[in-house]
Amino acid sequence: MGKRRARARGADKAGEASLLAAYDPSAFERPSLTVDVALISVVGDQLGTLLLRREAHPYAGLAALPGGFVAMAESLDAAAERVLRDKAGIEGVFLEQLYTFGAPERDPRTRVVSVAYYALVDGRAFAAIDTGGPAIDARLDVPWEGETGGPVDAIDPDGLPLELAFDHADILGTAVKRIRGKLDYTPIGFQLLPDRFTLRQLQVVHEVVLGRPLNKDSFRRRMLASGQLEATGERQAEVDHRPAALYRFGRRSAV
Amino acid sequence: MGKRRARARGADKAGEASLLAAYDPSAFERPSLTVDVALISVVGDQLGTLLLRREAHPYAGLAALPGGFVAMAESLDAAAERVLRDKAGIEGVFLEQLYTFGAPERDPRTRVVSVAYYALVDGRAFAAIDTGGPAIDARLDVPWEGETGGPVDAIDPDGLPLELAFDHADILGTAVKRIRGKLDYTPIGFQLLPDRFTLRQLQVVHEVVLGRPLNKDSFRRRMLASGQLEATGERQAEVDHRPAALYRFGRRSAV
DNA sequence: AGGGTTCGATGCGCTCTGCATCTATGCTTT
DNA sequence: AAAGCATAGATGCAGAGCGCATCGAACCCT
Repeated sequence: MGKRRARARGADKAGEASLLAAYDPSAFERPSLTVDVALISVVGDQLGTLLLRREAHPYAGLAALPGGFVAMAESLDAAAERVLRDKAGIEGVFLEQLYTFGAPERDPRTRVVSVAYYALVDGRAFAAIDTGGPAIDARLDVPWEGETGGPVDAIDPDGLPLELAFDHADILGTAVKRIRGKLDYTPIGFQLLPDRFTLRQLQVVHEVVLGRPLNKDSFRRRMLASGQLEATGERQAEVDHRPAALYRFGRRSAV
Repeated sequence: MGKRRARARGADKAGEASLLAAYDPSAFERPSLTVDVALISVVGDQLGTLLLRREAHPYAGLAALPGGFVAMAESLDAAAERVLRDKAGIEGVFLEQLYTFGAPERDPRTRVVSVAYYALVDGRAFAAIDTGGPAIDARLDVPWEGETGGPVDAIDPDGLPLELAFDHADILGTAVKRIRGKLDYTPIGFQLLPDRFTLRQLQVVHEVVLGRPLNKDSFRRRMLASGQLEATGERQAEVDHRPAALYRFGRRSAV
């Protein structure tokens, strides 16, 4: 099957090579390349995300993920970091490539391929983001269970649904699906909490991300047995019940 | 933190929007966009992959993944399918986006961002690929355990090491890591086998992918309990021992 | 006919999870 | 000051899944 096929197309390959050798930036039309960042947080018992109100067409007035063009001498990771810094004022948080969205008609103006990233911040840092400008402190509603996947709904602080520009509802959905999948076997949950936290707070984070309640005892056992938690010796203060022990994320992996 | 930052950068955003509104394809330098496909198979007790001997510079003479430029009106998935069809003569196989590689210096000629895909084919279809032209029927040696990650080594049919062009050793390593991770909770293993197969063959595929031996009995129990296997009623023929039952991958998910 | 090899089933002990119970410790109320 | 209340945190137990060992079954070869 396919015999001689590669040989028959050999001309294509040589053609590509020579074309690149005589490289001319304006010789070929090529897609625009952007990065979009899905900034995810856990606020109370809901997922939070940062959206920007679009001022220009297309999709003027709709909500969109922070994004921007990739510069010629800039790595994709660096572009995502820059977008997060310039448009959300956030630095030094967990940031990882998610998926690349490249449907030909995803941007009505021209061909735009977007490398999507997702970032994780704890609730306090998320609440500190300035929402005076175009930034919207949104909540996410995930209309599917488990790791089914699909677009998610965004809701503004008043509980009203937000319409999302481009395929950004799909990007956010992909981010939620990815985080759900990685939660069990990577230390991703700690990124959504401050330095010190209680086991209960860690459980709430897991429950919000997964969208389902977890058994308290087995969750405690599993986390303590994982060797990722470091007891600080401190306890909660100013709570109207027995204070819980505060833990820290211990980088030492289980040996 | 970051207060007024988004507002202060508002000019950037408006600038981008107006630039795009007055879109001119040659106005801005932008990266080239390609797809590269890591075609993975299980051949005997090793991982197999398809590489092409490069004829042109850079890296002339070295081995590289099949790849090509993304056309303006073509989705990323379609580009990967086209590359697989034109350069390997393969169609209709499992194909999924892997990761996007965009380090500024990954191609010495100019900025090239590559959306990597991985494809899975069964051993028979892999062996049927024509290797008369630039195609090399290579084996993979994974120098790390579990899902540590990192580049992998390619070996030619004579057992000699192959030097890989660009960052293609990293792409192949990322593919192996991804497949290892997905093997346990997705029906990915069946893509590496023909329509009918024995439980033993399925186990060998899992062992080769994971790079470690598996317990025979618990593997059998787990697979049979998963509800993904459909007994064909047929048995192996022409083997010098008790023939094993042949199964088929049953799409009906466990209810 | 007998040996060799692999298939495929069964039984046992260990671990992990879910569920229930019980005690501990802070704040608040009477 | 004593009692009440809410949550933290430990312990016990049943069921499921996994690793390991044993044993019979079925085919080919000599």
